[in-house]
Amino acid sequence: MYNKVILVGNLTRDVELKYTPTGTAIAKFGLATNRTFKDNVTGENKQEVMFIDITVFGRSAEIANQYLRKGRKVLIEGRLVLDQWVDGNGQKRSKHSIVAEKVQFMENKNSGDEGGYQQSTPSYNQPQQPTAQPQMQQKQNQNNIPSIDIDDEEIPF
Amino acid sequence: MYNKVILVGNLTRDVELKYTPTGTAIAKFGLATNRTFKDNVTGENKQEVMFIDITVFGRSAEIANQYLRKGRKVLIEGRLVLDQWVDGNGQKRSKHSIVAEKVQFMENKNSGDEGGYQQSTPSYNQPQQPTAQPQMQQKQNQNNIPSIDIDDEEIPF
Amino acid sequence: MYNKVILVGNLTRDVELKYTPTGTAIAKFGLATNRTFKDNVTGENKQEVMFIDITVFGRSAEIANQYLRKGRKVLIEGRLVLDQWVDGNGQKRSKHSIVAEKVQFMENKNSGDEGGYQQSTPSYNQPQQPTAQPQMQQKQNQNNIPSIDIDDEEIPF
Amino acid sequence: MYNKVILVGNLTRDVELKYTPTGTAIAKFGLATNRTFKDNVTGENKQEVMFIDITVFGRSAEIANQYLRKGRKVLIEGRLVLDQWVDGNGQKRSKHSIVAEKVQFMENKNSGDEGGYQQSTPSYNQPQQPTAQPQMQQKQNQNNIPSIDIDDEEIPF
DNA sequence: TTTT
DNA sequence: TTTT
Repeated sequence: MYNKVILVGNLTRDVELKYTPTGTAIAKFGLATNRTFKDNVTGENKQEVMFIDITVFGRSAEIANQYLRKGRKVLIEGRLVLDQWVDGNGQKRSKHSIVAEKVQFMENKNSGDEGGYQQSTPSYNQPQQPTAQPQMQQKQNQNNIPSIDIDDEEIPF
Repeated sequence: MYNKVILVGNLTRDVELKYTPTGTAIAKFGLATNRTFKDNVTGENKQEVMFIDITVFGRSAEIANQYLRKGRKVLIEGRLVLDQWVDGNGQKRSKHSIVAEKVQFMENKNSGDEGGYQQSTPSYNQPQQPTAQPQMQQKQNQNNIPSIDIDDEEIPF
Repeated sequence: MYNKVILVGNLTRDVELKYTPTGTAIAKFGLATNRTFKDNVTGENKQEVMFIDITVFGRSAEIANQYLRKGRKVLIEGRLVLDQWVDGNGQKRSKHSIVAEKVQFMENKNSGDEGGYQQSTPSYNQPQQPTAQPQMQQKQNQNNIPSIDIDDEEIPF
Repeated sequence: MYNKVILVGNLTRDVELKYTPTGTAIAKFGLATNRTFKDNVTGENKQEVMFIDITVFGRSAEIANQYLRKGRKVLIEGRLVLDQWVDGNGQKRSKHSIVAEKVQFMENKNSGDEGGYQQSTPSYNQPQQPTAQPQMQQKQNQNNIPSIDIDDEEIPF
C-alpha cells in the first residue's frame, strides 16, 4: 500500500528538536501550503491555505533544526499518518500529520530576516550509485540546496 | 506551491453521492491505507493504519459512485486540504482530507462480495495526445481498469 | 497503471510552439535536473545531470511559451512516454520524454537575463472546488506563481 | 532539485543480478507501463506502452531478484537518470532509465505461470518511527506484500 | 465512524 | 529487446 505526500510550503514556526530516551532526534515544525485559484463564479483570485504538522527523525531532524526557520520554503516528501488518542475527557481524538522522509530547502535568497543563513553548505543528498555508462559531468552546482534524506537505520524502534 | 498526495488503500465505506445546488456531483468516501513494518526492538511485524476522507467532484464523482464499494482497493491522486470551522461550542475545529483529482481502480478480482462488479467497462482515461513519432499500438487491454480524471471545467464554482 | 513524473529543473532552451492541423498548441522545451551527492569513496561533492524533453499541449502550451525562457526554473508534473520510430537507415529508434500535465513556475527572482519577466500575472491554477466547511482565507498571494493545468478536453485527438 | 518517478507496470523480463567489485548488488529489469485512452477522433479505446529499464541497488536488488519475475506487476518509485556514452563509431549516445529507491510488489494472485510464488514472505518495509500519540494497532496483515526500501548506506561509492 |  |  502506497502512501506518498509531496508538498512545497513555508514553515509556520521554528523547528522544535527533541530526543527520544534512546537518543533518536525528532524535529517538528508546521508547514503552510497555499493554493491560488480563480473563483469560477466571481472570477476573483482566491487563496486557500493548508496547514499541517511535519515530523522528521534521525540525523535529518538535526539538519532541519540547524537550517530551517519559520518562513523558509521547503519541499517535503513523506507519508501521511493519523495519530489517534483519547483526550482528557475520554473523547477519541485524531489528527493527520506527515512523517517526512525528505526535506529539501528551496532557495529563498535574502528573503528572510535571519541574515547569515548559509545555503552553500555540505550536501546531505543521497549517496550516489554507479552508472553503467560514463557520465560527462557538467559545471559545478552554483546554488547548492542541501537535501535531507532519511537513513532509517538510525531509528532504533 | 505544490501539494500532491498519492495513496493506495481500501474504501472504508460506500461512496456517498450528493449534488450542489448548481448540479455538480460530489462523492465522498473513506480510505484506509496500511503500512507494515518490522518493530526494531521486538522484531515483530506491525501494522499502522491511516484513515482519511476523500472527496471527488464532477463526473468522476458519479463514476466513483457507480464502481466503488466499501472494501475496494483504489489508487488516489489529489491534494491535501484542511477544512476549518467553528463547532457548536464556539471551538475552532479543523480536519484534513483529500480532494482527489484521479481515482484509479486497482484490480481486486473476486475479492469482494458484490459479485456483479464489472471491471471491463468503458475507459474513463485521459484523452490521448498526439505523439511526434509513430507509435505501434499493441493488442487491446484485457483487464480494463477504469481510471477517473477530473475535468475541472465542469465544476462551476 | 500509474505513470507519474515530478521534476524540478531548469529549461535548457526556449520554448518552441507549434500548432497541429486541428489547431492544438504544442510546446516543447528541454529540462535539466541536477542531483548533488557526496562520492562515498572520494568524499567529494559531485553532480549528475539528467536532461529530458518536455511536451505540453493546449492552452498551457501557449502559457508556457509566453512565460518560460531558457534558464527558468520550473516544476513539471506529467507522465513518461516512449516515442518509437524507424530512422532513415531502417534502424529502430526510441526516446523517452515527458508529457507535462502541470507546469509550475518556481520563483527565480532577478536570476535571468530577461529582465522584464512579470511574475505577478493572472493565475492559471486549477479552478477551485467547494469546501464543505467555511475556510478563513488568508492574506493575498504576494508572489503569484502561475501554474498551468491541462484541460484535456481541448485536445481533439 | 526534485526528481521523482512513480510507475506501476509489468516486468518485461526476469531480473538480472550482478555485483560490483566492491560487493554491491545491482538488479536490472525492464518495465512496461500501459496507458489506455479513448481516441478523441475515432472514439476507439487505444493503448500506448512505455518501456523503461529499472536499476535497483543493494539488498533490495537481491530481494527483487528473489521475488520478481517477468510479467509480475510492481510499483516503482525512484528517479530518472540519463546515461550518456560514446558508441563504437564515436557517436554520442544517451538513454533514460530509472534508479528505483522503492519496489513494491502488487498482488497478482494466480495470474502468473510460476505457481509457487510466495507472497506472504517476511516484510521488507521501512523500519517504523515513533509516533507521538498511542496508535491502537490492528490485526495482522493478511496478504503481506513485501516492499523494498533502499538503505543507501550499503552503497559504497 | 473505519478497510485488507 | 519487450509486459498485462
